[in-house]
Amino acid sequence: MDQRAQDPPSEDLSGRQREVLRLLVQEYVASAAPVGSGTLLRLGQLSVSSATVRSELALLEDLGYLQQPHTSAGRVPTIKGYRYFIEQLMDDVELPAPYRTMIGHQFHQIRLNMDQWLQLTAAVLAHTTRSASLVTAPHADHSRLKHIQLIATHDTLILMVLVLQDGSVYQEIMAVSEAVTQDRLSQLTNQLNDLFRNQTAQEIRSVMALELPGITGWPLRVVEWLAQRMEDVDVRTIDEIYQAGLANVLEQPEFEDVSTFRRLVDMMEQRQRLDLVLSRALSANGVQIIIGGERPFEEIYDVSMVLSPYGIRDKASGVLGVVGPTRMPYAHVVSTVRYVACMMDGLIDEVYGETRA
Amino acid sequence: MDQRAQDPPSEDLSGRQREVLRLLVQEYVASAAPVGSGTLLRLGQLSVSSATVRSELALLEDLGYLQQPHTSAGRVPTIKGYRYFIEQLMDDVELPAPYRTMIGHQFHQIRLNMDQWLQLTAAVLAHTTRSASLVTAPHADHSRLKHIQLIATHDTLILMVLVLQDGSVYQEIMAVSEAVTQDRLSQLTNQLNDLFRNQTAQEIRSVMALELPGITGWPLRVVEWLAQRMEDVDVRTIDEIYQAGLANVLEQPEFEDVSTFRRLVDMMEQRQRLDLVLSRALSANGVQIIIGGERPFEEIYDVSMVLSPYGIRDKASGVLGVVGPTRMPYAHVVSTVRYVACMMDGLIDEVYGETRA
DNA sequence: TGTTGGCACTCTAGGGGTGAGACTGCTAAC
DNA sequence: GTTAGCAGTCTCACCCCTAGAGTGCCAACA
Repeated sequence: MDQRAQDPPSEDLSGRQREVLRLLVQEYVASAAPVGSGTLLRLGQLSVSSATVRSELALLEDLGYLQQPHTSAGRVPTIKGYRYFIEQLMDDVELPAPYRTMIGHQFHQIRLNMDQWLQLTAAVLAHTTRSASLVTAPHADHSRLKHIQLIATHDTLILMVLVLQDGSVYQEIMAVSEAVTQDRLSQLTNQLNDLFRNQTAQEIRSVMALELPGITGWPLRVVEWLAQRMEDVDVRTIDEIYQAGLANVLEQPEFEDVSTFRRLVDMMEQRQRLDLVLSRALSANGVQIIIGGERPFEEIYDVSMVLSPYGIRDKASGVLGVVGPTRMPYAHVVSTVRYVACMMDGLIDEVYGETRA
Repeated sequence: MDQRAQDPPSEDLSGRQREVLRLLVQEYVASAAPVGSGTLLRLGQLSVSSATVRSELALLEDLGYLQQPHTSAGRVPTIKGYRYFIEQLMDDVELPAPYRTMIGHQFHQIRLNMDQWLQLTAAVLAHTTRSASLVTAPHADHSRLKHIQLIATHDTLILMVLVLQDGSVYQEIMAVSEAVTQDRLSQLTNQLNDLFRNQTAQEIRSVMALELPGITGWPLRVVEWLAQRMEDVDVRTIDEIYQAGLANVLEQPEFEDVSTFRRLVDMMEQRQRLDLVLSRALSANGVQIIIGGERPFEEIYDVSMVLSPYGIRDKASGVLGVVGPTRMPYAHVVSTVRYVACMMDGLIDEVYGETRA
């Protein structure tokens, strides 16, 4: 059933075949036009005739790495071709120094505010890769309560502010049946902090199951609410998504046709599938590439994503990445994503590294 | 210099001219194709011949309300034509009941969480108008501190959480030169809350100018930081913008051409100009319509915005609205925006209405 | 003076035809 | 196994042309 299990012989391409495929993908990415034998020869890296190249191309097409838009056109990589290129042929270079310094420079200009960091990260990714980008906020797997604060808003409305160990802050308003004073709320706040500090939703639940000292009536409802909210946070592994650079992607010729772009926008706006992919990337190791047409995006065959987790696994981690045309300069994008993820790792480590007891 | 000052006679259109203009705009909005005399007659509301209609059209064109894409095409409204239509001809109806109940239904399904409300509002606006939408978070003009909380993150890092009277929450991390304990921070937290509760940035500054009791060294830097942050909040009247429904807009025929859509995306991504327009709308009364090509969006001639402030002026107010093609059903969009703004007014009033002392 | 039918004119969108160009696959020779 | 040569295929850009929609003008009419 699995694609990879089915064609094991796909690996044994000759050196020249690999070279032809590599050149073709590179040239296609650069030119956005189908590549023929003549164009490949003109690149000057092959020391055979065009006829030989043609037979290699025909073979690569038979094997499923290439396809022809029509008989008299050059070849274009298939999904399988891109996969092979990415996994076997791409020179996995470090991001060139000029980019690194530019990114580093931008990151050091800003104050320590997570919101702005994430926005900046999205902007930097988008700008460096000339694509669209997305970044999710860092998140713990099982969040621990760092601080709860209850504030009187109105007679019968309470604002609850939760600060979790991963640095995320949640606020929510709750209505209670009787008027409450700020004094009473401050008192309850202290109690709750003493009781539940550093605990997970589960632990809070188990303390609740036992007797709660002196907490009954609406205060008990507040505790229930707290536990509920923390469970919500745990369930929604992906919360807010920062994005940038949609306009960049419109520069690419494949998006001349609006319907292609529509698919990309759909992909960014349909949170269900996006969340699925992002949460997979979250638990992956290193950079993950989802080529258009693969995985849950079967019908979005011309848009690819390059994603990487960042942060400290289970403690404060998120996903960042790039969304662009399948015909994208993967080597550059991958190295950019990797580098930015690494920057974020450093940042997160600095802030949440060894959390104090 | 001012456009309006230059053509005062533009007002005196005859009843029939107004009717022709009204019909033409409505028909053009519905059909997206230039409207000719024949089409107008076929609508059945005019009891004159096509020749008469033609001469009226020629006149309206001379006056600048209409234009022809080319000689043998029908007419299309100009910016001036749309303006006149919106201000004089549009029947300003209430949003039809089915829409109202649908929107009301959606608003009552969700718990009291501002973040989700705003996201929902954007989604509802986008869905009801089949356009793109944007919503800014409610904000006070001069925010007052409701609660500050300092939390030890790392030895030398402090997480500051600010809760302001308008319900917004800000978090930021600060590095200090020496290690600090949570106990010391809690103590400082209490001091700061006692000192500055319900104060504006300005008031905090003036207290700072006087002597601060027992606050020196890094704690003093924390206070400085607090004041700074609150000033930042005041300056940035528009902070986060929630948006939805970009994909809707791609359905419209004018966006077949990518460059048109690009302009819209640019408009949404270029925060400077967008913020300018939004902050103007924030201090306006009622629904504001910015027609493509007007105001700061001179070159974006085919995209319009319908904006409305919501909330309680100076206390907790924001802007919401719709972005779509200039050829949009203004009556429907305006009534939707107005209705949703009204819903939000209710919500905000419920939560921040009569803030307690 | 305002309205109308008639008419010549204009311009676009779309269909069909055509030729240049790019690329292929095949084959026979090296 | 490689190559040159060649016939074949298909697209794209271009042009031509027509149908159709719509106009402006004018003379006649109320």
